[in-house]
Amino acid sequence: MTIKDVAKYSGVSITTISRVLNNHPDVREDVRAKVLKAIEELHYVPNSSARDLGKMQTDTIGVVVRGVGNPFLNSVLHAIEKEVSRADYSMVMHQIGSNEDELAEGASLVRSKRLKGLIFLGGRFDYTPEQIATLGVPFVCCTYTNTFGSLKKTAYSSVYIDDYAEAFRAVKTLTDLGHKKIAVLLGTTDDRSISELRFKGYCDALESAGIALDKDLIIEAKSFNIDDAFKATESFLKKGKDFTAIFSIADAMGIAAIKALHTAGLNVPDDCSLIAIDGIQVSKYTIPTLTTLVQPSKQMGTRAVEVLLNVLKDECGSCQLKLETALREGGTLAKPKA
Amino acid sequence: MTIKDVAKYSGVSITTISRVLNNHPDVREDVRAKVLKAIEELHYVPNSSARDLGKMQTDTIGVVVRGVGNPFLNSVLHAIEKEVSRADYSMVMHQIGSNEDELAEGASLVRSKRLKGLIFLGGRFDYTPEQIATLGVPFVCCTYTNTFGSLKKTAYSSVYIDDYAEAFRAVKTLTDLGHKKIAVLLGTTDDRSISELRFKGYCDALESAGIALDKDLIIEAKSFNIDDAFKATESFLKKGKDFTAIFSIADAMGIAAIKALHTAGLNVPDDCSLIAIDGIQVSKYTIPTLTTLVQPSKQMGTRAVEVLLNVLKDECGSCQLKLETALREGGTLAKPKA
DNA sequence: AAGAAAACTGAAAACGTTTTCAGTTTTTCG
DNA sequence: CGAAAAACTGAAAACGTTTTCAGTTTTCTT
Repeated sequence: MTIKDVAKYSGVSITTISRVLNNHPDVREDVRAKVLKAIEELHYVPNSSARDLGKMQTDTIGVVVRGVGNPFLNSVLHAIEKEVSRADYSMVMHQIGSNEDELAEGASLVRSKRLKGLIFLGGRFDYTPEQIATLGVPFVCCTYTNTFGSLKKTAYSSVYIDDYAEAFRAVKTLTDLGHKKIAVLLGTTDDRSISELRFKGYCDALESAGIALDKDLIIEAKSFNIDDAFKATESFLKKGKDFTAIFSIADAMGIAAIKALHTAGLNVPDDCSLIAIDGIQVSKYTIPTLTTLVQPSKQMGTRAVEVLLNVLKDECGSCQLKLETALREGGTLAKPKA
Repeated sequence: MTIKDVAKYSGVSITTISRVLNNHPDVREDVRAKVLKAIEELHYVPNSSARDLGKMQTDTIGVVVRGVGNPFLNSVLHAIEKEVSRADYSMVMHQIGSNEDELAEGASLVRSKRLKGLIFLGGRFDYTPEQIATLGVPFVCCTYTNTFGSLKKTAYSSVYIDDYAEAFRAVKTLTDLGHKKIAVLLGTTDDRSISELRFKGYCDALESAGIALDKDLIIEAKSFNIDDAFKATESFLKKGKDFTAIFSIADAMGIAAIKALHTAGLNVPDDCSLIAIDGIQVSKYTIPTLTTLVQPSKQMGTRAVEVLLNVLKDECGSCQLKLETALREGGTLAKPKA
């Protein structure tokens, strides 16, 4: 069942079929209708390989995602997929581990799959313009802000929240309540992680509240894994440090922290307040409900695709799109005990 | 930079280049080396569209997934992707809603993307052999058992758990503890859902324990959505029915149920025991920890791909692979109050 | 009503591979 | 050494589209 069959069936040339398929304007309405009918009746579906070859491009975009385990990223990923297929594009996803080089992985993906564009999802993206130039296709960084990156002044597209500012806001919520001894639950702390950005927000929020940074209150999970977060919190609690609140870098880790606190016999929020960033679905159902800054995950994915497609269409510049979180008040916040 | 350039550069025909690229045996070693060198020096990467068109197939397999919101399915999906790319294949995922026809969607995906094979993930798969024949490519059903399907005797590949038996086992755990008034929290209840299978296991487990089915104890969330599960449980509780345990069709829904019980002032497990099926990561961190039958999600994905690739290679029959769950004891189980 | 412009259409040439098949070497073996 | 077999090679025809460009209609203008 090829375009030829449709042409024969509907009595026009294959060129016309192709035009109908591609929404070219110069096809008479009755002809278009006739062709559409033929396509429908024959259940014709264009061969995308042939189409790509003819067009010399693939209508495929790649998503390089670091940390697929994270429910938040999953949500973004699915939004991306939806939007991509809505635009009649295809998506290929490529998972990478925390030590892999996303740019290199992306570049090889682009070459082998002839991708039109790329989305980098999760994790930071600090490369020099020279390194970026090797990619050869437009790309969008999703879930990443380059505030501290070496690319500060370089134009490249991104859809992100201001990790630094949002972390600042989260911690300020705690200091405003009167908390002074605020622990922070971190994920991976290498350069490739957004943990660092949120940590910076934490530090500055403390400072602006006149609180000195206490290194003993830094809980390092060394990964974004929920199990590691639990273990890290558990061993932190064993140390018996004095604290009244925890800022968790991510919802999933915060959930683990609640459990660890509870297991240790501490009450949330009476003994320890908790705030996180992400807003994954399940965090609405923890006990107590997690108070968190909700990232617009769906929007993030959708917008990332929109931005990328725009860049592809116009062949023009870039676009930085900052999204805002929304505070979802749960039950994990309270004033510190006297 | 095409195959022609490589041919010219290395002084052989494009046919030979193609043969080298595809590891055909009949190329002399020195020629092969020369070609490989040319490819290397020119940084030639084959155009996959052209290759696919020539081959009339794409090394791509499709995954039709119903219910992407479900964390369990996500886990399987990522395992699938990993295994697929390990085998140098590509994966395209296609999300469908609960009312869409997976076979039809799959078929159109196969035609438009010229897929080599398909994996159906999540949801049931009950089609007649005639309907299946329209697909035209081998496929594997993942996370689905055809025990009650119209395909009972038809050979097609699947990697699954026995939903019926596992549900039976879960409910039996409750009856063994002495529970008699056991509610069930269901997802979508149409034919397309596995809810029905697990529900059947629930019914039969009750029966074999000599307990009559009480329709008032059926909580219908009408979807697998966690929010819906919460609402459904909440309104069930408002009715004031007498019960001592809940069997939740899925972990995520069980988490919502715990929350609803807690909100209503009921203690888990003292006032109500709870058991679920799935074993998603976060359910280890509910309070109390969810007791659940853990499905081997990673294995499920990996095996589904293995099975599919085997079928593709051998062009031969099919393979049913039943996996087992493992009971993870949490803290949501107790004997019913006297 | 004629001529020009606009709107539409189709034949044929790409696009970059794979594959077939006929041909040419090289090897083997009596 | 010569013939048959095996091993290798390349020209040319697919594969199913898109695109170009030269036509052919239709519509407009006077």
